[in-house]
Amino acid sequence: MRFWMLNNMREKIQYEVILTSKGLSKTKFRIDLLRLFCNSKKSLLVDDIIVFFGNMINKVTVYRALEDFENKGLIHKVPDKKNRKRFSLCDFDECSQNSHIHNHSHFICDICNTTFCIDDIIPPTISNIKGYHIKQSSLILEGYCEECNSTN
Amino acid sequence: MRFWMLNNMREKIQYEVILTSKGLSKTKFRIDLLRLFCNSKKSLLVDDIIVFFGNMINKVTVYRALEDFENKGLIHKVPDKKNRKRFSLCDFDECSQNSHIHNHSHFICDICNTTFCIDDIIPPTISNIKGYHIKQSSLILEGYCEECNSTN
DNA sequence: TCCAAAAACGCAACTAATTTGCGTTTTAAT
DNA sequence: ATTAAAACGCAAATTAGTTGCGTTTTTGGA
Repeated sequence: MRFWMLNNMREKIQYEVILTSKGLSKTKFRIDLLRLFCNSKKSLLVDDIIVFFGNMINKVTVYRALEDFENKGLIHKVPDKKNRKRFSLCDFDECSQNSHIHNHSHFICDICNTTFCIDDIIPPTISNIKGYHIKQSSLILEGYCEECNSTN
Repeated sequence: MRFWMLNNMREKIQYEVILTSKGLSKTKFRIDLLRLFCNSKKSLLVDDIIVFFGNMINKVTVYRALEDFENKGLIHKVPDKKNRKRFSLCDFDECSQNSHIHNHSHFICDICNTTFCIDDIIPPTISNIKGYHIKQSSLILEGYCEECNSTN
């Protein structure tokens, strides 16, 4: 279950509890950042976040918060068309400090360049081949997202 | 069939013919760059190329040659651990100007960070789901490559 | 509630990677 | 041989991300 589902279900979300449970400080910015992630089904670029908070927050603070969130298993890096840093929320239970397990695929839209997590599609498990030791596989899909598909 | 296979088969390769057939000029540097790609089974970083050619060539020239090679369907971008530009040769017949078709997977080594093309593994075709229009899928494998596997 | 330690923050400066502008040289095509 | 197009080199600019350090906020125990 993803964090944003809690939100969708109109449960009273305790962002602060989540931060504490992951060992992260409850500063105003970090609470707002977590809320932003929870309210967005799209992955977020560093720049999306900087734009959202405007001059309220320094970009260095954004980079450091994202680094901490990622290290503590709250968010994960997703592929980006232009190789920039881009993140989505992790699954609620599956990730923790130093342990990221992602059993979903990523979809990149050719039009808006956004990356989405696709929970329904599980990447195939590939057995080891010709001397390579394969530890993990990930599937990246490309095309037109729901929004761009319908407005074009 | 990949270009480097021609090489392996000890056929007399006409790099110049290949460049011409793709609509690229046959300058000394571009011939040498194509030869470098043909002789390498690993993908190449911009920096690998800059180091290889030393002070013989300007980095801007490298970036521009790679851009042209990619646009003309001679090489393709492969994923890189640190989000840097990294390229491999395309399949001989399948790619051309504005049309890249890649039916192989990519393997990233956790130790040496190199990316390899894995011809044997074809990414699954995913049917369209929930409003998304999926045009392409790519599979990224991670683990230890042959070389790192055997020396550790 | 008070206090010290740890974590987060802001600012400025820095680094790495890539891009742009422009004048010069090389290549292609006739 | 001529000329247009493409490639090249250099310098400067841009973009994305990082580092150092002094200040502020948060945390956790007395």
